Amino acid sequence: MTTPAMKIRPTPRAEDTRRRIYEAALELFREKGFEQTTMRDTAAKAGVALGAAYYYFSAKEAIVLAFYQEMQESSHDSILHAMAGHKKLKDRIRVVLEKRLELLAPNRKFCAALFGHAPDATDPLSPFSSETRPIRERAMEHLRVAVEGGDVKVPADLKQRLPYLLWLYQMAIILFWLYDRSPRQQRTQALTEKSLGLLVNLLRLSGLPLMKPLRKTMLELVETVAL
Amino acid sequence: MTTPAMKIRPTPRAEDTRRRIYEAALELFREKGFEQTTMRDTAAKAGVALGAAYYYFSAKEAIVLAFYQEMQESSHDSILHAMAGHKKLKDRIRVVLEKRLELLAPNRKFCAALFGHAPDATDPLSPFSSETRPIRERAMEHLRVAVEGGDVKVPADLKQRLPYLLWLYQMAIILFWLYDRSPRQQRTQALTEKSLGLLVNLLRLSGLPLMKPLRKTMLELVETVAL
DNA sequence: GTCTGTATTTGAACATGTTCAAAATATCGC
DNA sequence: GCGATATTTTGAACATGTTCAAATACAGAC
Repeated sequence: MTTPAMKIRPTPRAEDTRRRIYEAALELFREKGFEQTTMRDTAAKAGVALGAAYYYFSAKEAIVLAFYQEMQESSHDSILHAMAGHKKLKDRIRVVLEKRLELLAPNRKFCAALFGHAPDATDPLSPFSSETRPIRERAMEHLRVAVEGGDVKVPADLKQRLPYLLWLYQMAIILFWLYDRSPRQQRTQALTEKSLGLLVNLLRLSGLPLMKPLRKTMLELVETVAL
Repeated sequence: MTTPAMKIRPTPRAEDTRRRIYEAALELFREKGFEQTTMRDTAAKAGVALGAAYYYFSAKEAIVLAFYQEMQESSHDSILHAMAGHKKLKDRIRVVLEKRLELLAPNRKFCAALFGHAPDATDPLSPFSSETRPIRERAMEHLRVAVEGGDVKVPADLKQRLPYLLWLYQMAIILFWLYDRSPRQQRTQALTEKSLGLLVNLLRLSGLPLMKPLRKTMLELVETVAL
């Protein structure tokens, strides 16, 4: 019997097959887009039967999720490293956003597929689901570090929730970017620059004693939604 | 030849068939949910062939859209009327939200189907598409009136964009509500109450001369996104 | 090497949204 | 009423995501 931890040994051969399917799929997604690529295409290109694709991926979208996950993992160090060179909070957050988008960029067109399931936290593929929690926490960690080493003093109560809030902010930017059809996604750049300025200014203001009641209300609001 | 305006005469009989399909669908959606209801079910219940359903509705989701549209139309007067009794901006906006949710309530479960297409403004079913513009403008009109007759003085530059911003706010609340599994959607109620308070306070503050630069930045941000 | 159970692979079958050409029906000018 | 044209209706065909029972390959015990 397998332990509750499950998935003890994926055979090397199995791992290889999975990889082949995964890479065939990504290539096709890039070429023809997510919707245009059928699971049969993918299986054929990978040289396996249709069923095999489903043995390794619970659904078509799960392949995209795997990509997103891998991308996230591989970016971890490079993001932390890139951030190290900056002191200003604005720059630090910008670095996180830029790196993320840069890595997503070659596959921009099809990542949108994931957002279809987004609002339903029950769906395993939702960014809010418990299944995707590890990915989410990784991303939040980046943002926590960004604030930690930045030049803006944030009140303790807000600081605690800030990674989550910034993660939401990041998701919003990514969502906008995915559907941004302006050349070279210039609108996203503009949006990022402007919103970052606003964001950092608000964080600065949030420290003023005058702002305490407003901050409290806002945090209560977050608790109501986030719980 | 038909004029460019198209769709000159839907025969009474045709209108009847459409209605039968529409109503069969809604009933099934309510009973079994959107995903569980097949177009074949709907056609069967309406006593027509499968193809007929597609003659009248371009897609399964289009039926939901039709419902949303009808709901919106029928609510127009009742919303304006209900608002007339209130002077405080907070109450006026609350009335709009409450009425909307109240009307949506019997069909809460399946309205979520519409939000799958939401982010892609190209998709005719997206709330941001040009096809859904009339619905959107109706909703914005309610919110414009709400502000117009309220007790909060809003600077002109902000006022102009406010209906759109409030519409976004309304959409967010609806989205949250659709997926709110708490008993009687209490969390939505809490969210509405808290966020409304915050919102109105922010609008009050927005008038202070001190806030002008912040307001400007925020509005620029909106322009960047909304264009 | 053979046996046994597990992991992997297969491909047919299924469900369902959607399309479409053909059939049926209604409408209109005469 | 008749023929022509436009509208409505039909149901079969299609495409594709997904499931699943059966077949196959494999690893380890003996």
